[in-house]
Amino acid sequence: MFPHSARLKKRSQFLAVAARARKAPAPGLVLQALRRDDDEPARIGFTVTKKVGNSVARNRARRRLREALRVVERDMGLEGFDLVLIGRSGTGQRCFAELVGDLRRVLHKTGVVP
RNA sequence: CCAGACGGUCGGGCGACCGCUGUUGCCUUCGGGUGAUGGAGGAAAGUCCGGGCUCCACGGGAGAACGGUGCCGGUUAACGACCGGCGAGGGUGACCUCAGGGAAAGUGCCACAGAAAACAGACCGCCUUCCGGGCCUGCUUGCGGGCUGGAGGUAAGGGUGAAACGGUGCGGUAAGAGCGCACCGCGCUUCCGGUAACGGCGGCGGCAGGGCAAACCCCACCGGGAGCAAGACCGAAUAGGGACGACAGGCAGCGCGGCGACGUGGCUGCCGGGGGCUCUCCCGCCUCGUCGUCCGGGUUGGUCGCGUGAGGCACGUUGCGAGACGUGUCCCAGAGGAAUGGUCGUCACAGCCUGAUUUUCGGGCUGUACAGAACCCGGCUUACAGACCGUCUGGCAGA
RNA sequence: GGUCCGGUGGCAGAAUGGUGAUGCAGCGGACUGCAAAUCCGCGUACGUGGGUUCGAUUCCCGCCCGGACCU
Repeated sequence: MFPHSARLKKRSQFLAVAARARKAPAPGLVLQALRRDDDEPARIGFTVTKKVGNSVARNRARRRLREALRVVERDMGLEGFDLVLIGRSGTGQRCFAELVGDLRRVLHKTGVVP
């Protein structure tokens, strides 16, 4: 996974992001982004509910979201944000290039990247 | 060749780039960097059983209750699992299925239908006889026939039902009946085989004892409770509580308050009492003002437990088998909002479309199951695209 | 990780092993000038697969689904 300092782990952290974040949906995922007003690295959380499928499908969805975010992070900075990526039923089937495109679009819509 | 039965194995391979994580070597500005190496399953699943491990109760005995298992022998750490037999049922067969002890200890149930549903009895029948009953009738005038009532014999026949107190045949009889006989079934039993369940030959008994125990139950055997969120340590924080209800406190000493009489649920001791140890009893142990209900306050960090084990693989010996024993060799996941991956290429297989001259070769597209460790192990159950191996059975054809 | 319950018409909710009630809702009829209320009638169910039994919603076993609790 991402370095552990860069992960959201507590339920309270997820709730804080969900309450105040800017949200954007896409066919492959839903993004919640919260600006922290500092220059620390971004902190990431993943949410994949049982609606997505059994444990194999949920693991696959979370890993593809993580991989897509890693690809995007390589060519643009995400400092100063808390991000929560929510998996949907389409996350596992959607082809990877389209998933990355979805992620770039929602990052732009929530103002994380210009 | 077709159809089938049983047992077992695998369940994508190779490569490239980019990542996560355990262990370990080196470097380090102690943040980390870098190299090597390991990284999901046959079911990891359901949690239906059994055990290891940990804590609690752990004292002993008797009885009760509760739960489970249930042909016999074996395997095993143990089991409700497995193996080999036996019996019953199914299949042409290979084989498959079975919670398969006890119904002459007791209780209960057997709807509807049927005369009758468990202990013998008798609705329609069948037969005999009597009161020479009553009524009708024929004529040979003291006999016959019919209907009907009473007494008795019988359980063959009738039909109902899942099931009707042995079945079929012959004899027998007034009519009948294991009343007698033969065969079949059933019960008891000598002997023989087998460790046993059980089986076989024979003899005896004329038949008694319907079914249901996955109804209560009886018998035999087994079982203390909870579970890694067990539990241990380090660190942090808060509190040394409050309300209501019930009860049983007493005495002595000390303390505290008071000038004092005295008061006091503060402490100690003794007696009594309460609570806990599944229930009851006896002794025993622990604890204390006790018990019950509710409210209030703090912590959700880290380390260990945590993988050398009833372990895997190979070979040998032994056993019909489940397995057992011996030798050698290997170390083989360890996360914690939870790693074990993502993308691409190629090969393999299957399906569809399509091109060339059919066989054959080529191109394109799609698909490749069920499913994710959370302390560990042995079973069971359930899910699963497809591929392969072995043994056997039945049928057809050919030599 | 573990423990324990429960699945009956569209909804709620009973039923000693033998015909599965009842209420609300729905449909049809009666009543009414038309409706409501009332009355009469009708349709619709035992989660699923096996087993025991003559016979299973009920008893036993395996699955599926839902829920509660331990933290």
